[in-house]
Formats: sequence, C-alpha cells, structure tokens
Amino acid sequence: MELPHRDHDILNATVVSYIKTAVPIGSRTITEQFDFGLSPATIRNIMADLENLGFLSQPHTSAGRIPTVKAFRYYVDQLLEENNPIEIEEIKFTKSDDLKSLLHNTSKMLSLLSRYTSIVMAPQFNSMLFKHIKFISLRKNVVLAILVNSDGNPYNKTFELDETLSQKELDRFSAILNDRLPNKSLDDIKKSILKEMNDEKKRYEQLLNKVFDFNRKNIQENQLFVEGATNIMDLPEFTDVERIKSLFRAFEEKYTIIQLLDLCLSSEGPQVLIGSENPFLEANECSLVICSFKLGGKETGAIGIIGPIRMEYHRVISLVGYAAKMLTRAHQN
Amino acid sequence: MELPHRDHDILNATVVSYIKTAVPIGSRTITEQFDFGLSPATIRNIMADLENLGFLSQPHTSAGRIPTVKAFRYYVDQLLEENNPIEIEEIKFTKSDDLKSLLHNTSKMLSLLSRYTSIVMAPQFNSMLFKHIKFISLRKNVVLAILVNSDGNPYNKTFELDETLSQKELDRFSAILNDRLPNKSLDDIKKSILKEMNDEKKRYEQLLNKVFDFNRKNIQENQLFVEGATNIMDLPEFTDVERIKSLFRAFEEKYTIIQLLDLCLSSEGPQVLIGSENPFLEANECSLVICSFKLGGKETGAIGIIGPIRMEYHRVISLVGYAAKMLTRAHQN
DNA sequence: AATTAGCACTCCAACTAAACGAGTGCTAAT
DNA sequence: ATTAGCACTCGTTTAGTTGGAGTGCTAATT
Repeated sequence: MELPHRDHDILNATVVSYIKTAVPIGSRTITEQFDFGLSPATIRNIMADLENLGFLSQPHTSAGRIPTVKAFRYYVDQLLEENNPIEIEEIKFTKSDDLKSLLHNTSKMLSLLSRYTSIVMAPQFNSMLFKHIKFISLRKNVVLAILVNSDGNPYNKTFELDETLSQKELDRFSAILNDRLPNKSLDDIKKSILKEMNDEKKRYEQLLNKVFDFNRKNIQENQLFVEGATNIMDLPEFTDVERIKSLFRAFEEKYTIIQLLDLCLSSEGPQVLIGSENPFLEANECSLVICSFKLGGKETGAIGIIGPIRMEYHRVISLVGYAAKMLTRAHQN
Repeated sequence: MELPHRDHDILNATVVSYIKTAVPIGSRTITEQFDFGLSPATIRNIMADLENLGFLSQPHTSAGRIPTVKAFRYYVDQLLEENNPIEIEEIKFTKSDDLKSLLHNTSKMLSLLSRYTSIVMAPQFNSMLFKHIKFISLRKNVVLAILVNSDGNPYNKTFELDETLSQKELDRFSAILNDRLPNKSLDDIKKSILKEMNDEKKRYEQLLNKVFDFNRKNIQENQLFVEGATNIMDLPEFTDVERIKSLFRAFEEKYTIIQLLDLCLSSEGPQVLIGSENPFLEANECSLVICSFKLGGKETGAIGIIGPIRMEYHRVISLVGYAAKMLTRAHQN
C-alpha cells in the first residue's frame, strides 16, 4: 500500500519521532522537528486521517499519537525495499577457534552494538557432513561417540548399549565409518552400510542406529546464545516488572526462541517481525529482526535481535544483515 | 554469641515471621503468631533491646522491625549447628548420559524446588585425570584435540600450530600420550614426557605445550549453569526494576559468580553468605547458600542458591546439602 | 478549496491536604 | 517484672486541585 505523498511523510515523521522518544507524538512536535511548511492544525487533520486508516492510535483523547503495528510495518517495508543499509562500524570478531565461540562472540557483539538483546542459533545438524567419527569405551555397555563435522566442530554423545563392545571393536567400527565419511551425509552412509555390512550388522546394529539418530535434538542444548537480555530493561517501555518477567521467562524457555528462529531459516536476507506479527513473543510486545546465515554453504543457522516495537529498525536491520554476511564469510575454510 | 533465653526466642520469632511475610514485624504480630505468654508491651521492650544490640532495625519510628544481617547470621548459625535437615522430597534426576546434562538438570531441579535461582559450577579441570586423548587434523596447521577425562567427559579444543602435523603423526603422538594417561594427571605426564621424549620433543613441543595449557579457563564457558533467574522477580523485595537489573547483570557476568563459587570449594558442607557478607553480590542485597560437591572423589564443583536475604534458609540449606550429596553419589562409576 | 488561527474541551500527571492506622515509647497501675 | 493505657510518629491511602499538553471544531484567511 502506498499512501499519498504528504500522508506518507507525516506518518514516517511520526514513526521516526516515536522511535526516538517512546512518547505519544503530537502535531506540534512534528512541526517543531520537521519542516513540512504546515501548521499544527493541518498536521492534526492528516493525523486524524491516518488514525482512521489504522496507522496511528491515541492512548486517550488529549494525548498525542502512537504508531500502530501497521504503521511500523509500512515503515519497515520501505526500509527493506530501499535496501540502503547504514554503514556498520567494523564488527570486531574476537578470533575464535571453534564455531561455538564464534557464535557466542557474534552474539555478544550484536547485543553490544544494537543495545538490544541478541539471539544466535547454531546451524542445524541434520544436513551436515562429517569428517571423523571416534568411539571411546567408557565402561561396560557405555560408549562415548565423538563426531567431527566437516567444519571441524565436534559433537559428543554418550550411548548406553545392551552389548559390550571392546575398544578394539569400536576402533574397527569407526574405521569402517571413517572410510565412508568424506563428502557423505549420515543418511547416505546409513544406506550404503546397511547394504554391505550384512554379517557384522547385528553386533553393531544398536550403536549404528544410535549414531544415525544423532540428530538436531541432541545438540540443541547449546545451540542458542542469548546475550544482552538486560539491555531490554533500560528501555522506557519495560519499566513494568510484569512485562520484564514475562519476556525473561520466554528467554529462559529457549525452545520458544528456537521455534521462532526456525521460521526464518528458509528465506534469505533480514526479516522483521513486528509486535503481534511475531507469534511466540506476542504477549511481550516486542519486535524481532532475524536473518539466516550459511556455514560451509550448506548448514543454516539464524541470528536475530529482539527489541521494543519502536526499535531502531534501520540500524538493526543493517547490523543483522551485516553480521550474517560476516558469519557466512568467517567460517568458510 | 548466645542470647538470653527469651530474647533468643523472640529474635527467632521475628526472623521466622519476617521470612514468611517480608514485612516489618510489630510486637502485636509476634503475640498473635507465637504463644510466649507475654503482652505486646513486653515484647516491645525486648525488641527495643534487640535493636540496641544490632539484631533488629526500624525503617522508621512507627513501623515494625526488620531483622538485620546480624540477626540472620545468628539464626542461620543455629540451623547449621543443629544440622537437622528437613526431609527433601526425592529429587528426580532425569537420567543424564553426560556430566553436562546432569549438572544442568540438577540446576533446574534446584531452582524448581527452592523457587529461587540456582547456580551450578562444573568441577574444575586441573586436578582431573584423563582417560583418552585424540587429535584430529582439521586442516593445515589446525588440530582439534579431544580429551576425555576419567569420568567420561569430553573436552574439545582447536589449536593452531606453526608446524603442520599429519594425521599419522598425530595418531602416533596421541598413542604415546594415551599410554601414559591412566591414573596420571596432565602435570605428572608432562614431567615424565619431558624427560623421555628428547629427540622428537621439538616437533611436538608446541602441541605438547598447548595441550598442557589446556586448563580451566578453556572449559569455563559452559561451566556455569544459572537456572530460575526469573524466580527472583516474584519476590516482593524485587519489585524495583533497578534492583532486578543489577542482579541480572551480575548473572550475565558469569565470571563474578564463578569467583563466588570458588570461595566455597575448599570447605565442606553447606555454607551461607548473607547480604553484605557476600562480597560480589553485595549491592544486590541477596543471600547465597553454597555447597561443594566431589566427582570421582577428586574434582570439586559447587552448587548454590541465590535468594533474598529473608531466604527460607532451613529448606534451602537442606536442599543444597542433599543435592550436593546426590551429585557426588550419582557420578561415581 | 485548502490552510490556519482561535478556542473550548478532555484527560492525564503532578501536587496537596486530609484521614487513617499500624506501631511505637513512655508512664503509671497491677 | 509485667502490662494496660495513651499520646505521638510517620508512612500509606484517598480525595481533591491544578496545570498543561493535545485534540477537534469552527470561522477566518489565503
């Protein structure tokens, strides 16, 4: 939807002004801060129109006006269309040996630069390729499996088995698997192994199955980094303790956030969910800017920023987009 | 210090009552809730005495009295001396394959049962024994080291080296190390290896040093579990946003908490730090009940609960003590 | 016809005053 | 030594007042 020129300008002015101050914007304020060559009375008339169209709302009759979700959506759609990112001060990635610290540092950096809360979800597991598998016999019936994916990220998991496998047997089995690993996914290997390993299959069957079940759920625990949650508390809209409480409960319930980030994995470029558009944090009246990133060209993770509905979208969208690009680049090897 | 019989009783009554209500306790309240066979006037006199002794304080002249830190200390010392733990509903440990989930689950359980915030610090690394070391060549100059300690907990770390070591060389080197591992600490191995490995030492020196430097700092990231932080927000003393903010900042700054828990590693049994006794969270006016636990008889970690100064000490001390005992037991194998 | 000055009106926020009541300390009686 | 009685203190609650920011409408202006 495209508004008439003047309405468009005044709506944007209201949004920008509200983002800065978090206070209902009156007609007078607009004339003071912007130079439209119009009197407050005229602005007032236009604002009344915008209210009828659902872009603005009044907390009460004698107050200024607050942009609605619809208004923010209108504003953000422009930004996304323009695709005119503001210059980001170079993000200093602390040199990170492993994926985990890389993501953690990125998350910290994002929250620092945005002054909101950042979330980073590590890439999904299922589509990953492996470079190495190693089994270590811990004790009777218990085996530690160490998987190293093609990016060099290790994942550990302890399996309890019905059978006892000696370290020697385990080494043999890992050798078989390692032979097949390069450039194949676990699914592929499963297929080929099931065909060839007829005789010994029985003995390794359980371990085999458990390894192949080694899916996303198993590494989910550490998959999410939430940083700068306290930043939210500096915002004037979060002076209410109940409000803070409910948002922080959402942060503690990491699964909710993961679902949220999953939403954006399929599309490319920054996405924005404003207030009630955001299904999971709806009650908390906040907005979300998310963007997926790719590691090694295949595995996708997501990064995002949670802030108030009157977020500084321009800055944040640029920031998130930039960070996603950097992540993609940083981990190519 | 031991107070006269009657003063003692009334002080305890005040503390107990205040713990329950979080409201200044008046003389009348005491006569209603406890049966000392004394009139409010008498209680009042005694309370005035206790105030002079520094056990009670008045927010203002016409209010009831609030126990001071000194009073809580007096009260808690009794509890610790009596050593009369209340019966804990059986803590259900979700079956955990690995140390990390075990600690994580324990932390969740503690916060759930205490309704305060729980913190769990994983055991320190330095004193640990290793069962297995494996090196995997990721790419030129980069080696992934996987260490499995005697409890079956794996730790991963990527090292960048000046030299390029082939996977074969790495395997040989790990074989040498693995030979020496059983029942020896890294420090011991370092000594013996430096003596014997004269010729090849040069080639492996850097890797060797890096592995031996693999200390606590390297695994610290995931060492701390904080759960139920939002529970704090349900308490009447944390209705002030500033208060919440500063405490949550402390939670985010995990290093502070780790220092705090380090304090208790040396002593045994539950320890209690009340309000200003607690050097790190002093500004937040909260109390801390901590207890160390031992894994495999050697490595000590710590668990604790952070709550308001008027914490339900009796319940929490029992809970923390019990959980520490369970942890010690759960991971003996 | 569009814009704007003028003005009455609304309603929140901030301030003030009064009433309330929980609790104290002291004194005098038991 | 204990306690009833009472005057006093002081924070909290409630009601009432004022001020001002902002609106919508109308009539005048361009």
